Amino acid sequence: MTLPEALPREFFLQPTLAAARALLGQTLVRRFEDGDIATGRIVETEAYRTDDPACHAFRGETKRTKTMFGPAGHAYIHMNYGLHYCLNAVTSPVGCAEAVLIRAVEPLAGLERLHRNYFGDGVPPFDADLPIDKRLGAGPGRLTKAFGIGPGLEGTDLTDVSSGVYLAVGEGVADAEVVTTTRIGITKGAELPWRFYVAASRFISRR
DNA sequence: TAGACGATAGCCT
DNA sequence: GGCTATCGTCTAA
Repeated sequence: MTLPEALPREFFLQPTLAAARALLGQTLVRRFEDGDIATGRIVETEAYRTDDPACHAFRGETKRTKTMFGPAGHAYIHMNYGLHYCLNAVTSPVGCAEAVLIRAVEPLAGLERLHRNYFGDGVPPFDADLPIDKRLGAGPGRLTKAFGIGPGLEGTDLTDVSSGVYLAVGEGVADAEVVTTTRIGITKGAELPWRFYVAASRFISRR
């Protein structure tokens, strides 16, 4: 399979809210160590800005948030609730810490590999004839599990097709299909309408 | 160095 | 709809 073209660095230098909106309809590409490829269409994102109390970097740079203060277009991956990893794309220049959280994707390619990552070799067995299981992409902790994204990929350059994970040019999404709403699962800044999703997608974590 | 808590998901009722 | 597992990081002492 030919690898899709990566998004350019400038994409991640647009204002964070614009980048969160623009990431809908783009493609998440995962290249596994053994050469397997899996891709997904991004259908849900959230913006986190440095002036935002819900942003991990709100209180300044720490060991955890170091990559958010680094160059745009890199992956900020963190664990929360001691159980799940979340994938973010850094969207601000060096010294400024903003990012877009990828909350949901629609699996496009590498379905069997995603299924195995998520469920192991157990149940339910993979069946290419069934509709794609929503758990492979609908939720920030789920997509990282299915795509095998963990702390080992922290800081990865998402604009480089040779990276283990990167973001590629997709078909985009028309404005009429996009819903803008408040963010999920946070207590601070929860009223800010900084979550975007594709209305028609099955793979939305919450409506 | 201890204590609190969080950008969730899965299982139970 | 409610409950809770589980751990890295931050914060205060």
